[in-house]
Amino acid sequence: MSLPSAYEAKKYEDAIYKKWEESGIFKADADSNKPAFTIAMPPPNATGVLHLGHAVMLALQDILTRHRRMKGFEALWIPGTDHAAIATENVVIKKLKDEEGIKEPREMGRDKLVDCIKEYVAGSQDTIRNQIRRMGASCDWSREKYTMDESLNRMVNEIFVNMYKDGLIYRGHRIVNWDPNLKTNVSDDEVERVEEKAPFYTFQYGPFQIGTARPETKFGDKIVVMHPDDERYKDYKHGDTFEAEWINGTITATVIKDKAVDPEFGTGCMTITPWHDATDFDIMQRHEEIEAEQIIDFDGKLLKIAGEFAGMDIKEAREKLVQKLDEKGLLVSVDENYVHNIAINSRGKGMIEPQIKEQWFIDVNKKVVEWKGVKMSLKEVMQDVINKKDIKIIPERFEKTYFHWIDNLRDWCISRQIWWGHRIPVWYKEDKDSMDMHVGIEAPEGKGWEQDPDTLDTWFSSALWTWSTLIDPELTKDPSLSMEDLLEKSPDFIKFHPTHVMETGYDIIFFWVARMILMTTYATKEIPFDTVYLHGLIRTREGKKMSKSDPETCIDPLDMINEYGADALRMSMVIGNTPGNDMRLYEEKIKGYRNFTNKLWNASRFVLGIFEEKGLKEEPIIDYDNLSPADEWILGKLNAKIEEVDKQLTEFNISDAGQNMYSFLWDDFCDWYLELSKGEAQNPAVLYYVLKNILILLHPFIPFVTEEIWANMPGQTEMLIHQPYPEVDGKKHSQEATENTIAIIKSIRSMRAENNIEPAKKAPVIIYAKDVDAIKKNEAEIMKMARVDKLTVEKSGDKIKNAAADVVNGIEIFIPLDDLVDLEAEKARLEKEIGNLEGYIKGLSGKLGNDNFVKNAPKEVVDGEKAKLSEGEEKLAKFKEQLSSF
RNA sequence: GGGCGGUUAGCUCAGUUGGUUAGAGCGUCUGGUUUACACCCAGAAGGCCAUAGGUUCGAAUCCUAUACCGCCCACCA
Repeated sequence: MSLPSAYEAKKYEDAIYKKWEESGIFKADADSNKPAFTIAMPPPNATGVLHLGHAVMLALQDILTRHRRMKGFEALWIPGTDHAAIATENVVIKKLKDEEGIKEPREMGRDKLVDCIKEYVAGSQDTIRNQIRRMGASCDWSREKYTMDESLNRMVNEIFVNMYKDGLIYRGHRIVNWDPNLKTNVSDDEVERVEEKAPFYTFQYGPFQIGTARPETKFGDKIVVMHPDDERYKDYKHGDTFEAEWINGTITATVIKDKAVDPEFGTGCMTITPWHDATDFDIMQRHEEIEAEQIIDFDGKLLKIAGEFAGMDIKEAREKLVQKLDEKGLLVSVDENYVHNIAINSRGKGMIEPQIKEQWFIDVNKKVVEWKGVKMSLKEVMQDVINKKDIKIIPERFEKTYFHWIDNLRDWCISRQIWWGHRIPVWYKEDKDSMDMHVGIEAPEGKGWEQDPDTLDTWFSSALWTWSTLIDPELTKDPSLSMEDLLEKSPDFIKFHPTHVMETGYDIIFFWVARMILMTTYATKEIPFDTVYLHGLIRTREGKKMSKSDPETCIDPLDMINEYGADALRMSMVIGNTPGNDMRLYEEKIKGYRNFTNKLWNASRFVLGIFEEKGLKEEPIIDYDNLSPADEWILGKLNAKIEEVDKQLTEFNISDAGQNMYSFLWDDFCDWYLELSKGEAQNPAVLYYVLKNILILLHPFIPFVTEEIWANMPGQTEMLIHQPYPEVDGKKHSQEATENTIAIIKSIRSMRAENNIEPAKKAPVIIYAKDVDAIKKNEAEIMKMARVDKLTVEKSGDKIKNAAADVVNGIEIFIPLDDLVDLEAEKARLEKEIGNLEGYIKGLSGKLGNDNFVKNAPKEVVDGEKAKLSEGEEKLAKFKEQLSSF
């Protein structure tokens, strides 16, 4: 056995993953006696490719899953993909246009287009699956789900029908966010607003002057609105009518007073277009006399009402219209510097044109949901589970954001006018407007029933994700089973739901997290998860969003895996990444963690070499009665790390846990223990024990390299991924001797550097210490690692005048020099130390003298403070003694 | 307009109910082939913890303002 001196991740990763997968360890058992730990993986777009957002979520979730699995949980991590309705339909339509030369793919008809999309998805789904594997994700592929699976479709339909029966789903004419480009409406959350500079026009409108940035909507305006208290317009009463010369001749207009108008803005009065503006729509609803009229069609072209402008694209019409009004003498002024927010669709980036349309909605205010025995509205349930701490959000501050969103939440529009998605389970006798409507999974008996052409918002099906994935697909084929039956008869649902952690980006807390809470509490009467862990977004070194269009700053995770290995990428995404905060990522950082995996590789290579030399064939047993101070030290440190890292991972301090292990391996194990154990002092049993546990502790973070090294550990027959989490050895290890040794070595090294004693050169050193024997035990190590050629250790002695001097832990160290040392500076330093310590002790005694603190603080804290106090007092005494010796 | 975050070393970031001399990685500088590792080892320099007040024996940490940066939400035509 001889391993290469550099770890090349590429050579090993794929084979290791295959072995894990084939071993069946990813597969969770619903019959197991172990407690369950479940994560539902946020499903990436089925047709997508892996990006850094996926990489970070996979790294975090895999760490948690592997840790809990080692801790003895029945760990289930369910993978899956999302059908991403609008996005996918667009991609395929675009493809058909560009590649197949089909001008209007929708003319193929619904069934054909949906088939094309299905085919495309099936063909590209493997890409993302394999990319998830390359990250090392230990998810249960046997349970993989797709949001368009038959079984999930059954759940979607069941919920829709149940919600309809409960009166939570209704159909109505509302103003919606219409995207003329994609020919569908989108939910409020999917609308983005961007600033745009546009001319702001003021027109004469009868006796009034009205302002608008959108003259092309004004054709049918017959209502002028102003604030009821506006003094300027007090002569005009609500309901007054007047004649006005307008775009296409004279019209009769009506005055309406409404508080929605801001008197400070523009002229303080405006005309309204309820069909194409949400504010205007609201005003209309308050005044019966207003009627809405459609001006712009669903393709973004002007309708008949526009007269000579009919059929024109709105952008084109605007200029011509302004010109016409100008010619008629109705244009009062133009403000070219006006800036306003325009609405765009966050999906396709097309402009949003508000339209009135009949749509399906979920009522969030109706109090018909039974939760904990009380009838509540969906909103109230969503608030309750967070208020009552049934669900914990990390970081906590996002609870505020969540509540704020709920306060402003309006009914959720769930229908979409696209073809790709779960179809609405509603049937009409003749046409959509017919009164003969049936809500149900199957069409009713008889001829002439047509299904609603609309599909459901993607988030409707995603919202069921934590549990729809756990329903037994076989059961869903039986139409006689009710929703409750399906839940009660599915072993996975019983064992693994509610899930434990929902780990996702904070950017989809509304889209997804909130909706999962809404739908899951309604459907299952359970919470979907008990902890929400929100990671931040990955940004470039400059703090900008990474965009694919800019390859300079955009990092492709697959390139990084190829170059540095999945382990290095995982580590770099996790360390320094705190929940809720964005993180900047750049190649050097990943490279740094590649160096870390290599460090582990080489340290292991060294240790394995020792085993080979000693002919070790199986795991040795430590002889606790014959341990060197260094052995005691590293065993003590290891015990501490086992506890700390476990606590950190349990409490979701993933970054801290990673850093903790990073420094344990590099600083403690490599830089001190391995160095100290070169030579005679080597203890293979301790080396084995510590390395073994390091591999286990690091495995959740860097699973590949640890597994590969593990395969070379003598006597280990089972893979590392199967190992239980280590326990402390239950022994007390005194670490003082080695800590002193390290401090002495560091001090000597540092003094040498300060005094320009060449590193290669050896020098004599004199040490005064109370416990001479303890230091003499480590004499060899000190001499070797600090390059000392003559070491004198004595209980005490005269001050050495011509020497570099230092005091660590009460041990005085001198390197005799030709130059003089500044004794005065040393004295001043000590005096300062003593001053500081006295303050420190005073403060601590004050705290401990405070009854409130002693009573209320946890016992460990009080004990900790007491320990600190006595430690401080000891040190103070030492320093005082030293000062008196001057 | 409302809300939330950030401001700590040249860069990217930690900093856990306030506690001795504020940490890490990268970068920089100096020196180094010593039984693994140059993807390495040893050492050094570098911080008025954004600013101004306050509470406290003691503040990066708690409070109050201010400034700059970022994000989210909101119907100003």
